[in-house]
Amino acid sequence: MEQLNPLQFYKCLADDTRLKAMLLISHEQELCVCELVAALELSQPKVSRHLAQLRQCGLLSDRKQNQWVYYSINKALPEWSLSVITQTRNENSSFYNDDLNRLNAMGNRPERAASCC
Amino acid sequence: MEQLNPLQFYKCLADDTRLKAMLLISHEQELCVCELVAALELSQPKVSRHLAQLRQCGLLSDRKQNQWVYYSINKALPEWSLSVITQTRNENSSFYNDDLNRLNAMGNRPERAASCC
DNA sequence: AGTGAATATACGATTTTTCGTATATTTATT
DNA sequence: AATAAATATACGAAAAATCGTATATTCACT
Repeated sequence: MEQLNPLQFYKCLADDTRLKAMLLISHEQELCVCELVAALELSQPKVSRHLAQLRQCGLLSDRKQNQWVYYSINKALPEWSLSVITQTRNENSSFYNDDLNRLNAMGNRPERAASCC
Repeated sequence: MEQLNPLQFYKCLADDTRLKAMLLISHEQELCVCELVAALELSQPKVSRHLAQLRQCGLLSDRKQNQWVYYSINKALPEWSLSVITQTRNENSSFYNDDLNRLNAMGNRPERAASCC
C-alpha cells in the first residue's frame, strides 16, 4: 500500500473518459458502470477498463450490490487531492454537463438500496 | 484564444518533467531554463520542449532578459487552476525536494534585474 | 440447468506521447 | 567578425497509452 504521488494522480485525470467519470461520480456520490456507459456514450469495456485503473490507483472505491458495481470517490484520499477533485467539479460544470443530462435522461436506472434506516 | 479546459490542464501536469517544473516555478516565483536544467538534471532540449508546451497551453508566462528566458505561472489562469497548483505544491514538497536542493546548490545562477525601485 | 444482464479482462493493433540528437537563433563578449 | 552561452525547434525512433473485439465471470430469474 503506497502513498498516492501527485504525478500518478494527474496521470489518472489526464484522459477524457477518466476525468469525466471522476467528475460525474463526484457530482452524483456514486454511479454504476452502466450509468456511466449511458452518460458518456462509450462502450462498456472502455468504461470498465478506465474505472479499474482509477480504482487500482486509489482514486475510486467500489461496492457490489446485486449485479451492479457502484463506484465512488475514495474517501481515504489525501485531503489535497479530494480538494482538487471538488474544485475541478465545481468550476467546470460545462465540461461534463452534456453527460449529466444524458444520465438524467436515462431510463431504467438501478435502484440503490437505502444505505440504512 | 480559447479557454483552458480541465482535460488539457491535467494533461499538462501528467508528466514528471512538466509537473516538477510547474511546482518548482510556483515555489520560486520564476526560473530560467538553465536553472531548471540544473535542478531537474535533464537535457536542455528536453526541458525547453516541455516549457514550450506549458506556455502554449497557457500555464506559464515567459519574459526575456538578456540571454535568459524566465518562466513563471501565468497569473491569468482561472482561479481554480491556480488553486490546484498551489495546493499541489504545498502538500507535496517531498515530490520535488531533491530538485529544490540541487537548485539551491547551483552555482552561477543568473542575477535577476530588480523588478523596480 | 439455462438465459440474460452487468461487469471484467485478455490481446494484438493503433494512436499518442516522449525522447535523443542535430541544428538554428539570439545575445553578450572578445 | 568571431566565439560562446542560453534557448528553441525539427525529425525520426522509441516508448507508453489507448482502443476494439472477443470472451470470461458473476448474479438474478425462470
